[in-house]
Amino acid sequence: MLSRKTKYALKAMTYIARQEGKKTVQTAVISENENISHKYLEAILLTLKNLGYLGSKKGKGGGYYLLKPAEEIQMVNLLRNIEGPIAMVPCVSLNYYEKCEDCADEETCSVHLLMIEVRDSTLKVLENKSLADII
Amino acid sequence: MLSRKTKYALKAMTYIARQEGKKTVQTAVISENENISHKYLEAILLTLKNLGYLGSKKGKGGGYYLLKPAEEIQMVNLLRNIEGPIAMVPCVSLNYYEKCEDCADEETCSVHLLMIEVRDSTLKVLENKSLADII
DNA sequence: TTTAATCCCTATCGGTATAGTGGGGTAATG
DNA sequence: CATTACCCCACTATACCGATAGGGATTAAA
Repeated sequence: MLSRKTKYALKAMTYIARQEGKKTVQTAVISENENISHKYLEAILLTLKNLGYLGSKKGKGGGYYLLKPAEEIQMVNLLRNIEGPIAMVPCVSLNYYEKCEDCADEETCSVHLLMIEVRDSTLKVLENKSLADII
Repeated sequence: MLSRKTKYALKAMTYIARQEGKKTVQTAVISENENISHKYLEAILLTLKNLGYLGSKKGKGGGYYLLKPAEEIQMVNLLRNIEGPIAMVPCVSLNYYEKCEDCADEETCSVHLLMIEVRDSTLKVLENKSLADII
């Protein structure tokens, strides 16, 4: 299950991406239109900024904007950066690998092998999706 | 991410499935071989029993055993029963559906549509796997 | 018939993460 | 210079997770 934070982040990103005409989008506007707690959203947009996805402008008329065109923002990376691993168990994660304490040999662990299959099928979907594709 | 509970449950099920010769498998044996906290495992096996996957025999020489042949135990159902939804957001779950509080219209929600694709690709893998397939 | 093995049930607990709130800055624009 | 809006820190309430403890019920075997 995705955390609410991740879901909010995705919704905010798509919202901003849709406002191509405007230079910036205000947090208050996003929070209102997407029904997200304002303060909570601020924190999320801040992390998106620190991750390099968004730029911001302070002062009157300020707000957030995409740093890269939506076509170049891959959903896989976005999800990984906010939520963490795509895989269902750490021992099959490509980017957040952790060895299981319990199982001695990964190659013979039936759970391990099954979860690799699941991971790969998920990746196949997410790797071919950009932010532009989903708006 | 799968909870540890689910992972333990899967490992226990596969362990029991592999012991075709024996009539019953003891919790202590599973806990030792799979490195799972004994008391915690007891609780898990109990829920697997209540879910209808396992039968049990009390007393000396007792233990757990599969109620159905491994070929007839689908991984999708097992996962759903223990972990819950396969989907990444409740609003695309087939078996545990919940409406989002925030988004007004699911059909136009970009997150919704993306997560349907992810769900379907995961289901495609899990629906064609039985317990027998992964041991 | 006693004893030991084994499942079964209830309660509890510390840790951690999540979702959200509050207050107060600080920087830039008009 | 005042307003707007981003930025940062601390705090809290809730919930779940993994695990532990202690005992009770049942059965097979000695």
